[in-house]
Amino acid sequence: MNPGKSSHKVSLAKFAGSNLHRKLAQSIGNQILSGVYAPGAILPNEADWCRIYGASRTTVREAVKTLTAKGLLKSRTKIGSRVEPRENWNILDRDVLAWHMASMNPQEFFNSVQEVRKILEPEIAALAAINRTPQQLRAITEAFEDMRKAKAGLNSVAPDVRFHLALLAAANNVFLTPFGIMIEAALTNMFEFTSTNNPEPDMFIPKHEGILKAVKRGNARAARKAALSLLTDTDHTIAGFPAKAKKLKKARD
Amino acid sequence: MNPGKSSHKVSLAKFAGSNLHRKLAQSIGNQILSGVYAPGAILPNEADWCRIYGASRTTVREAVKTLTAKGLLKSRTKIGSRVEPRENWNILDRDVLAWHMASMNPQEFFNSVQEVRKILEPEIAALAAINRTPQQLRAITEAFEDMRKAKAGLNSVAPDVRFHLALLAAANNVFLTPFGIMIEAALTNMFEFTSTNNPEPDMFIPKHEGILKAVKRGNARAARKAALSLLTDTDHTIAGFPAKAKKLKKARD
DNA sequence: AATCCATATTTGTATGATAATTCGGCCACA
DNA sequence: TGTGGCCGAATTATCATACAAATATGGATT
Repeated sequence: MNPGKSSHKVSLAKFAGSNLHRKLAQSIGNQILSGVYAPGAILPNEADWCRIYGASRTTVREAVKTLTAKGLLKSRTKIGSRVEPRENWNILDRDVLAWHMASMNPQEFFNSVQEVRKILEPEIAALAAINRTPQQLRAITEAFEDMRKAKAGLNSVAPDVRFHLALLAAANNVFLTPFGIMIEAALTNMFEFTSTNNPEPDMFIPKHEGILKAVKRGNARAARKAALSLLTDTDHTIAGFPAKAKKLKKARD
Repeated sequence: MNPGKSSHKVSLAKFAGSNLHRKLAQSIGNQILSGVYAPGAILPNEADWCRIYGASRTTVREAVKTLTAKGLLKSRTKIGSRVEPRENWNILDRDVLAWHMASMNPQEFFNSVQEVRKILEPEIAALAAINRTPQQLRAITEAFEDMRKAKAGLNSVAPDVRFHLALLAAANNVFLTPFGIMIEAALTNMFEFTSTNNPEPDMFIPKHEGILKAVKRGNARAARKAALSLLTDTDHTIAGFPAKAKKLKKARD
């Protein structure tokens, strides 16, 4: 613990289970995403962070480098570190997305996600129908089978995620893959109420099967339609949402 | 320069003009994106990098943290740093995209980009028509005016980029903003031949104007159609491409 | 053959020192 | 009065060294 002077130390208990520099990055990242430090603001300097967290400068700098690499910060000599404008944030980075979700209204989150999903997933399904390799088709099929075995319930979330990610991979376009993280986050967190709140749980499996079949026989149009249909169902599920929203809101640092 | 033993030092001249740790990150990043180190491969350890680049461990570690934050690496004690699977790479990160382009076939790059643009940009235009604020509309308009003033030619690239980015911002969906980087890269690099190779340069301005007008009067359907039309033009422009492709291919490390 | 343990390797963290950059004010000069 | 350059201070950038922590690996033990 390098620089002198005392200061309020901040608890990092919330981010336990990883390296110290990673905990710092998480803590600072959360603060940026939650608006404690707005775009354009100058952050405390390295010595300050050392005091705040009781960590060495080496560690602090590694945390700052991590955030810089994610587009949240930019450091300049004699100035310090300044928060970058939102357009530069790598929101589809796994960490950044998690920090974002922790301080965002879940309703807004799902609205934004569904908006994008309805744009992309039908086209992803269409591309998958055309571009899929046999191996990729097998991955999609296996995920679907696992989903069917699990029926509805907590166990069906993982295969569901795998299904959508396998579909995404089968589209075979690098610039679409970053969305996997968003889809994963959405499906995982959505479960809390889809399971209890789904007005038509019986349609869950058949709708997925519709996509699978279309992709299998290479029918892009049908795949697109099936994917959109599933998403429309999801929209309806989310409709009865606000009551449970609060539970998803995680604490900040 | 910390650890002992001599080794082949690597030139970083190519990445001049920035911090040392940034140069290292660029050099290593390029090597990963170009396949020198494939997913799953173990990289040289920190001491090795120190010897290779003649830098201190502190600096090497900051470079590694940068790459880790972009999803290219993961470090574990006693193991070293392993290249992550491609799905985890933040391809829409500005740096990662640049490294990717440096080692990718430009033809493939434009194909992939256009595929995604044709999915997203029409919907972005449609959303912008609905969600734009007056301020955002002004930004789009100003970019368009600058584009018109510049006519075709090198000077029209910057306003063209601004136009598309302003449109993107006006869609008002956080999860779409990461594509700004891709659009920017595509438009910027595409210019080398659109200017000389555009079969219908006269349509360039009117097509953009079509989008602007539709967005201005809040007509989502028209905006979607206009955006798609522009992209179809771009496709045709790219068609006469391969002859000049080589020029875009940048050297690797 | 299976289990446990010591050891070596590699990353993780701390400390202190020096270099490089550059903002902002001061001063000389026109 | 303005303008340009110089200087000092604040902050990040880099280096060197030391020790801590984690863990894969092989060898000892049962």
